[in-house]
Amino acid sequence: MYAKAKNQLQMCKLVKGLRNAHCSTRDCKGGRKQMHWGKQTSRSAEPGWGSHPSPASIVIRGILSHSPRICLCPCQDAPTSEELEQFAKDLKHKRIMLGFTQADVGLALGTLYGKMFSQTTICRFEALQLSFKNMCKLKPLLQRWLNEAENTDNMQEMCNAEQVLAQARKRKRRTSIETNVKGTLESFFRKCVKPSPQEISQIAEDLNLDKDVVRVWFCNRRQKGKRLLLPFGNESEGVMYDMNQTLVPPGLPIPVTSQGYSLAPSPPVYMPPFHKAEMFPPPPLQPGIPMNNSSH
DNA sequence: AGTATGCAAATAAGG
DNA sequence: ACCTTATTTGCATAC
Repeated sequence: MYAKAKNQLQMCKLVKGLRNAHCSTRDCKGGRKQMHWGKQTSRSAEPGWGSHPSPASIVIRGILSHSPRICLCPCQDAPTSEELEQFAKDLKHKRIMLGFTQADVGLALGTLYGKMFSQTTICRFEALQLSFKNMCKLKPLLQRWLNEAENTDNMQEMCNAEQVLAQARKRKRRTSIETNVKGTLESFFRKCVKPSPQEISQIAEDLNLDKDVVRVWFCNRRQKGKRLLLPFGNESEGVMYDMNQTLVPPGLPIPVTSQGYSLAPSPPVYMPPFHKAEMFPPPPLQPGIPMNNSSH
């Protein structure tokens, strides 16, 4: 419900911290309209781009309408943001003209490159909602698709050969962990944010999940914990979250209740709303939906 | 029925 | 082999 507002907030913070990377190339008579995505927000200034995608970079584009251009170093063959914008526009236009959907394109990339993408990714590309770096990476692929699509008759096939494409999937299918299973993981997390490999194995077994899925879940959960803790400033003293141990509000002997509920005055970490039943020990739970069977 | 978006799973890269 | 941080990518679902 507050998602939007939260994002806005993040954006504001991000924008505040943006560094304008002025380009000295002739190409940059800074002037034109929009900016580039990739702006730095913290570390990892990317070679050449000085761009560092962040969740926020996604929106930057709509915010920094006044910012100077960040140019890609002329010595590189990377596209400028204007070129990307134009290409994205062309892609969308031509795609529609040719009668293909975003999903079609994603699938076709699988046949063309052995690496397919979801409708979501294509959608974001067209909407310039990917990091600058990511846009640059995908552009050549889409460029090629476009060429093929415009000059080929069998593109239809390329877009439909799902079977073949299944093998074009390099990235592991995203596991969809059921809500109640997530609740159980959360309760484990409250007790211990960094379980040992053995414990992870145990949890995985209990929940009938892949060990790696559980391991990654904990990694991401810790990351989320930190992320949500910072925004509200470290100024917000009080309850601290000990990422190395368990939830331990300083001085407070009430980390969690028997059910795993935190009794801390204000949640130090983001804790999604729980619904009683979810808080109890790992009963026979369904594993995460194995939306992965289609490995064919 | 195609597209847009929130949240988070998966991955990359450097310890 | 696994962690952290940053980032990419997609499922689920709203539009």
